[in-house]
Amino acid sequence: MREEKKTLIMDVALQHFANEGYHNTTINHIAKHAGISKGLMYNYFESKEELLAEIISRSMGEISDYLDPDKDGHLSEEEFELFVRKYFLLLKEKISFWRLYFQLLMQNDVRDHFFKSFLEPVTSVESVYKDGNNTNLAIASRMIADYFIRKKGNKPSDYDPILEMNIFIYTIEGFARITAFLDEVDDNYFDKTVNRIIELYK
Amino acid sequence: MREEKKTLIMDVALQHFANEGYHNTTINHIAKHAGISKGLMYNYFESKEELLAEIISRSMGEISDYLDPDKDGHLSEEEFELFVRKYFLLLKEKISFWRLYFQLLMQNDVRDHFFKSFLEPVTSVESVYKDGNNTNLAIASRMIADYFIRKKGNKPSDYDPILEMNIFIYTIEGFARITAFLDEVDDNYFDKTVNRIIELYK
Amino acid sequence: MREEKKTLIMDVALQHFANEGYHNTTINHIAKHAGISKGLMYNYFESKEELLAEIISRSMGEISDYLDPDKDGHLSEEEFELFVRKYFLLLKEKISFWRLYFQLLMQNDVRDHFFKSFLEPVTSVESVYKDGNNTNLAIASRMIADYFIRKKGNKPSDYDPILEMNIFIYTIEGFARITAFLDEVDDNYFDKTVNRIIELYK
Amino acid sequence: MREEKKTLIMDVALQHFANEGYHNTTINHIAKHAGISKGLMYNYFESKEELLAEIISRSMGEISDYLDPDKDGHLSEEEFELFVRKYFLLLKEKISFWRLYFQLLMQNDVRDHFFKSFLEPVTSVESVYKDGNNTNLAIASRMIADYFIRKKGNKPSDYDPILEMNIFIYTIEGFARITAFLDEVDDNYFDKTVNRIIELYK
DNA sequence: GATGAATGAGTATTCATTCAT
DNA sequence: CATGAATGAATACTCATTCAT
Repeated sequence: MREEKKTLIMDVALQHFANEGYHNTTINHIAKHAGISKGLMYNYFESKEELLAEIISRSMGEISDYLDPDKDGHLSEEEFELFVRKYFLLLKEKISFWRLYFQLLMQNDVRDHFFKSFLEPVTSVESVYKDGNNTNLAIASRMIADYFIRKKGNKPSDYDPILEMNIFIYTIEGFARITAFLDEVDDNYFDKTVNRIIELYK
Repeated sequence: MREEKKTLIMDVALQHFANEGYHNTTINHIAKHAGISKGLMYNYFESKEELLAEIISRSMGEISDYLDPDKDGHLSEEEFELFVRKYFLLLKEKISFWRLYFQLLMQNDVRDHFFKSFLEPVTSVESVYKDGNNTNLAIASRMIADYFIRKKGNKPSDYDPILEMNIFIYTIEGFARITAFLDEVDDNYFDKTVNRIIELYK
Repeated sequence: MREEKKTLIMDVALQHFANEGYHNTTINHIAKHAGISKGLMYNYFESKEELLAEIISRSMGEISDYLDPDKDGHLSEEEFELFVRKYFLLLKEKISFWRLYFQLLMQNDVRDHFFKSFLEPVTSVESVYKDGNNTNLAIASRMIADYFIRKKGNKPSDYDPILEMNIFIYTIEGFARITAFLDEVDDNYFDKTVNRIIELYK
Repeated sequence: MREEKKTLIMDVALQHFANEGYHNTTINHIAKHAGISKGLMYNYFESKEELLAEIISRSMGEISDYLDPDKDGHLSEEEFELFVRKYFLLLKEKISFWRLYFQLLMQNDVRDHFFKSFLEPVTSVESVYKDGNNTNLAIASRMIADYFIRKKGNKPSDYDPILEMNIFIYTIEGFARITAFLDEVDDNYFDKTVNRIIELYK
């Protein structure tokens, strides 16, 4: 029951953080919309910042689990397509979180303090395989990088898999960011775009 | 002289808005770093919000002038390449502004109140040519859309210029956003990326 | 309990507004004298202006209820005397409010924004009976005007009831204003004055 | 020339003090409307408060000179009537000052610091003739009081000249205050009122 | 668990006054 | 004389957080 209440609060808070921004959303506002008292909030969460941290942590966990459930980090061509489809499915299903995610990503004080982008450009083939970045989030990047590197076999010798992968990431993150802040999403156009992106980078 | 002081304040404010965020940057902070008193700020700018508005307006004006000086809105293949190169040159030269720009773009209350994105996906061929969106900023989108539509001649019949253009925009905006928040930019990698993007969409 | 606290704050604020003036009284000052924190003030009143508005509204309501409880607006000779006595009783019992009232009455920006004088000269017999000014406050003026107009029967034909009433109003308002700003009121002299004014205008 | 400039500034300041209030009128505002710089203001007046003090002092002097030029303090019946007519003439001619005067009169910190009302109720026959209140302003009160006391000869023995004089003062001050804050004055009504007041108290 | 009254540090903004030019 | 850039103390208001009940 305690967990249910926490979940309710986090859901309400996420909506408001995403739509009005973290700074513009007061604890009072959240409490009122969640139907509880301000004081009770502090029974569940130590501070506004911790509330945010838990929202992020929960959502990132869910996303991570969904995108790479077994965490083996290896993608076949079909799995790559599936990964991209899942990525965009998440975008539509958790659009509030994405909105918040992109907002926070642009704040120096929040970024790194709370999370890393879970899909990032990489700087070199070596950086993909070196140890240390074994966090769940980095894995998404690594899986994709690994896929692009293995694909190099079929390509002309001047094909740079790192560059290709990064441009792929710019594209899907660009699409994700712009879509997350749309007032409403046209399903038809959305699907067409996803298909075309897969076609371009498969 | 008065203009110089205004420029100084705006420059300092932009740095801090970009790095610490608009809300996290106090007037006090800006004044101190600009070497002036809090009160003087209000001699130059009516409010913190107006300071922000002037920063945006100045930068958007500069960008708009630079990207499309004659505003004729027609791009040959060479001009398209030039446009993309200029876009990314601006990204590197005005990186603080881009950082601020992306932050503000994700805030419902600020977006539209202050500006439109100057490069946006379009929804249809018709929307590109209909009147009404004659603002400077829309022109960047229209120019690019026009280029992609005209390019259709060389392409197979299932080629969708609107879709292609939008994916191009997702790519460059994605690259721009991620680059804007990098601690430092690797020139080599940056140029390679720009060249590859041009190659992909020329 | 909440109402009690509000009342306490309003009482303290009224004292200070009346004695030091609205502009010279800081929220800090009021809070300190009411024994509460600045922040709590804003739990009860949205702004300093709203605090003032509530003080005025409360006092005007009480005065209005007391002076004309059944609002039938008709005065016999005895009732006229009673009205005047009540008016001056209120003056003594709510002297702080009267002090504030007269201060605010002389400020263009406040007058009308907050209230009308509840006893005003009238411009003509017709203006007394025309519709539209049915507010509680106008009623005090109308009652009195009506009384003077009816009294005309006993008087010589050049008796102008409007003029007479207005001079009556100048007299009691003049007495009220001067009395309100006295450091202390001499009861004996006060009563003698009231009796004489009644004698003159009955 | 210096005096002319001072006069200009004081005239402009009086207008604004009277209409917008002392606190709501900024030095900047006055300077702008007087067509001079803020700094120059301080060449003529040491402070905003001193500017106010000089305005008051000038106007009170003029009024005092006009009402009682030879300061002998003795009024015949005709002189009494003349006094009242002059009092109301001043009201119309210097309406801005009267507006300011009444505003300031209700502020504890300003009243006494700057001036005494120049026409006040008196407390007893003795207080009229005792030494000490020989200021110009008190003289107006004393002249009037003296007139009412001498008039007692013609009246029944229960006639209280002090009371009568005070009610006279309440009446003319009440009329003056209300008239000063009228948007425009109806000359006809104004004259009728003056005549009637004279008739009542002559 | 649950409330909401209470706190106070922090923030944008104003404005009389000063002073270098 | 004259300017207006510059100052900073003062003020209304916000909001995360605490705590008595």
